[in-house]
Amino acid sequence: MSTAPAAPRTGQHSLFGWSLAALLREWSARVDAAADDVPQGTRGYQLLTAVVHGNLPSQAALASTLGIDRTVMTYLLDAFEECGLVARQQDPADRRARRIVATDRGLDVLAAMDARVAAAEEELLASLEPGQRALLRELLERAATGTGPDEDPCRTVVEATGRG
Amino acid sequence: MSTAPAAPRTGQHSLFGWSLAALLREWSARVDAAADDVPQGTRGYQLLTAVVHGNLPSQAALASTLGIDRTVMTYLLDAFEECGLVARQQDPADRRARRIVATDRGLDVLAAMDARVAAAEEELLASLEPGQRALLRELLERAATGTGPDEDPCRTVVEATGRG
DNA sequence: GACAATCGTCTGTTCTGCAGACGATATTAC
DNA sequence: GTAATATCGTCTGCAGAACAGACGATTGTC
Repeated sequence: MSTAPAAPRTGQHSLFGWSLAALLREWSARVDAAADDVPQGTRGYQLLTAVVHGNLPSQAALASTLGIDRTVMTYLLDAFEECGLVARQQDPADRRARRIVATDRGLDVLAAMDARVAAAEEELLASLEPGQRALLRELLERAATGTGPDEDPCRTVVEATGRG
Repeated sequence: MSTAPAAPRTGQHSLFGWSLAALLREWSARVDAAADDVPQGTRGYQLLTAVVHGNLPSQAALASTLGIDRTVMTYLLDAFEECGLVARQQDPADRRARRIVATDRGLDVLAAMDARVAAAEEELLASLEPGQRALLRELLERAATGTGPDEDPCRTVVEATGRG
């Protein structure tokens, strides 16, 4: 990281929280720089990603997934709809709920951003070897989703290290 | 995670940013619950940790390490000083700068919180095996600090997996 | 049909972070 | 030695965002 400040390293205490925060900060800054076509920068990118790949049935589910308030989700989606990136559809099964779908333009914008973000992520993790990057991604994902290792017995983590 | 929302999983796109954010959110919530003795919850815990273990010469360095503004650092430290957790000392070498030191009480509070936080972290990472937790910590730390793998040749990551 | 609960929206309040300016100090150039 | 510039920490004012709460619409339950 170019602007990496000094890590608070002394003795052997846990840097887990600090690492998480610092890494997210840096990731967020890079994604912000790559998210010109979308409102709200990093948050917008995450929202669009969740809309496209999340298969979430309502705004509330979307908000819960992204960890933001429902009232925030309202005007966030207002901005996205105004930009022609997503559309609100009435859920026929539950007419209270709105199902959020991406427009064609939204899909295009996300695809373009995904490429830039992927490059930024590789750059962000430049201090790790490629196999370690994949390993970090998998461990993070597993920890975040709470997926136990035995729930996916076909793949073991260490097999994916890609290290000789 | 008990309150884990659905992860936006479809196809094979990167969940890196989402995992990072979700994990930090959950970590932050748990630390908040364990940080009753300190102002500002998670932020306060991170600040106190940086003060004790960081060996940082000034408020500006502290702020940069934690990714917050200098003006915020001012009233954050005001609150900490008022609680008797830290003290501002004039740096004799540069009388503009203030060196932040923890009081005895600050050290005690941090020690007590560290224990609770460590337990919370283990609980947070319950879906990973112990060796994988250590591996995740190391990879995160390495990615966040930008420390290349060759800068620490005595340890290889995979040795630390602790997995048979 | 009455009741409670949920979804999305709107309103008002509160809070936080940031830009900008300021005194104090350090550093550099002359 | 003096002037000019930069940095550190602090203070002020403002803009922006999040949150609580209430509301109509709709659903499920009894």
